[in-house]
Formats: sequence, structure tokens, C-alpha cells
Amino acid sequence: MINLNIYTKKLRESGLRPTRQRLKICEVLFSPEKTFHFTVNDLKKIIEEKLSEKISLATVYNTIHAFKKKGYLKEISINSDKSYFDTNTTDHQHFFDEDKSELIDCGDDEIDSINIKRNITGKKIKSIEVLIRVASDNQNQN
Amino acid sequence: MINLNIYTKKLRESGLRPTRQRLKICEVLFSPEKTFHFTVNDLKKIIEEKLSEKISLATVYNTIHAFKKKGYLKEISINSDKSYFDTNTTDHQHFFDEDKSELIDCGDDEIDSINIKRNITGKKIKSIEVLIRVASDNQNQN
DNA sequence: AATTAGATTAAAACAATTCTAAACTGTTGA
DNA sequence: TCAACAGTTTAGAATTGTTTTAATCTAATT
Repeated sequence: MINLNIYTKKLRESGLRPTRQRLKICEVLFSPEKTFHFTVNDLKKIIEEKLSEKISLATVYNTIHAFKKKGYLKEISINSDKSYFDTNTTDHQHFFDEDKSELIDCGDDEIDSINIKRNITGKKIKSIEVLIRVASDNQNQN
Repeated sequence: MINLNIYTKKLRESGLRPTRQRLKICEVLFSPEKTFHFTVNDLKKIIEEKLSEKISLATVYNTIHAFKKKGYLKEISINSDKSYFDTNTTDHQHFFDEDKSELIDCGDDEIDSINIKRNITGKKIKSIEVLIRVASDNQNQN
């Protein structure tokens, strides 16, 4: 399998050994042509149901965290009980569909670049995150 | 006390009866000249320590939620274990100081207005939230 | 004052995440 | 190749923020 080396490399670069479970995580995260958004539970389910590999939550969490730290994954800020991750690590923003609790990418060409005219003394900007909340027109918006 | 009527009004408009505990919450939230950011625990502590009023978490939560629903408070999206609220309900954005886990207001004049060039079919934009993460220059940024 | 609808509370329940400790496995070096 | 070690997996326990519950209390209404 051609991808195995790529996965192994990503794992090693993240400070992790390539184990059976972790390679399955890589398969899910890094083989699709398209990037996607997921929660930890989504990922666990995919691995157990589609790839028939038993995996514990702890393993999913520690691998995800290492990838995030290394920059192979991004975490998206939403007020939600769960954490959402994105396999697209390039600079881009998101819509959040409140009806479906689902993230939608917002291309750089779909939003004007953001210009911040202020500095916090002694601090450096680490990231600029934009979240555009959307919901169906006719919805109760409590 | 002049403010009592204002507090009572806000509570009633939020569908709540003005009780001793809730009036204390109002005192904390709505009497300061300046708006501020807080977590539920911050609020509980202030009420118990500064105003010497015993209050249960459940009461804090239900009151905060009613105020949020009514629009008297805003919740800020941060990836954090806790929820952050803002007594400033006008349209504005935030810096998040990762060193101190602290929100800082970003005035409308400090950021260019955001222009989204895309519509999600059948959906309406509910809000546009910008979070600018900052941290001290020399910090390990794991 | 009595009634009632809503509020308060401590404690239990809950859900996401983190931690733990024991069993297991990849890696290294003899 | 194999022993030994360091890192990994796992189930389950612990933790944390938040929500729910059910009993008691209180504000509003009569």
C-alpha cells in the first residue's frame, strides 16, 4: 500500500509510533480526496464500523491531539459540547449550520480578507477564526 | 434603589420572576459602567464572595440562559472547556489571550467589516463571529 | 391568608474528555 | 533472533462543565 509510508511519516513527525490503530486513523483522515470535518466520536465510529477495527477513545484522543499539535489537523471553535476538527489545515473559515450542527468550508474567495488594525502589546496573533452561523429562515431562533 | 426596576424589567422580559438571587445576578451583570466577560463560575463566585449571597449553580445557569435567549447576554465561541459570556451585546469581535485565557473586546473600528460573498441556500446568517487568538511572542505554542 | 405557578437547592445524572494502571507491541541493540 | 525497554492500547475510573430532578420554598394572585 503506497499510502502506508505517508501515514508512517506523519505519525513519526507527530512523535507517534505507527501502530495498527493509528494507521487506521490515518486512513480515515488522510486518504479521502476531499477534506472533511469530524468529531472524535465520528472518527471512532468510522474506524469501528467501516474499517472494522476496534479502537478505544483514549487512542483516538491522543492521536488527534498529536496531529493537531503538529498541524496536521485543525480544531474549529464552536460553542458546542463536542470538539470539531478539520482535515483541511489551510487558512480558511467556516459556516456552521445550526440546524444540522454541521460545518461548511468557506473558501478564501468567499470572504474578504480580514484586517485587524490593533495590536495587543507583547502578543502575537496566532490565528484569526471566523464562524458564520446560519440557520433556516423560518426557524425558531431561541 | 433606582436600578431595581431596571433589573426587574429585564428579568420579566426574559420570562423570569425577580427573586433575591436573580436580582444579585443583575447587580453584577448590569450595574458596572463597563461591560465585561465572565464564565458561570466567575459569576457565582462574585455573587457569593462580594455580594455574600448564597446561590446555586442551577440558578446561575437558568438565569444566564434566559438572558442569553432574550439577548441581554452573548455567548462567545472559544474552544474551551468552559463557556464565556459577554455583557456587551452589541456587534463586536474578540481577541482571546491564550496566556491568560482572557477575552479582550475588539472595537468595530479596530477590524475591517467582514463581507461574505456566499449564501447557503435556504439559510440565513445568524451571526458572524471573529476570534483573534493571541499569545506572548516567546511562548511555546504547542 | 390561601393558592399556585414558578424558583431554589443539593444532589444526582450526564457527556465529553482526561487519566490510570495493567497488559501489550514496536523498536533497538546485543 | 531475542531480550529488554519505551511507548501504546485499553477498559474503566476520574474529572469537569453543564443539565436534570425532586423536594422545599417563595412571589404573585385571589
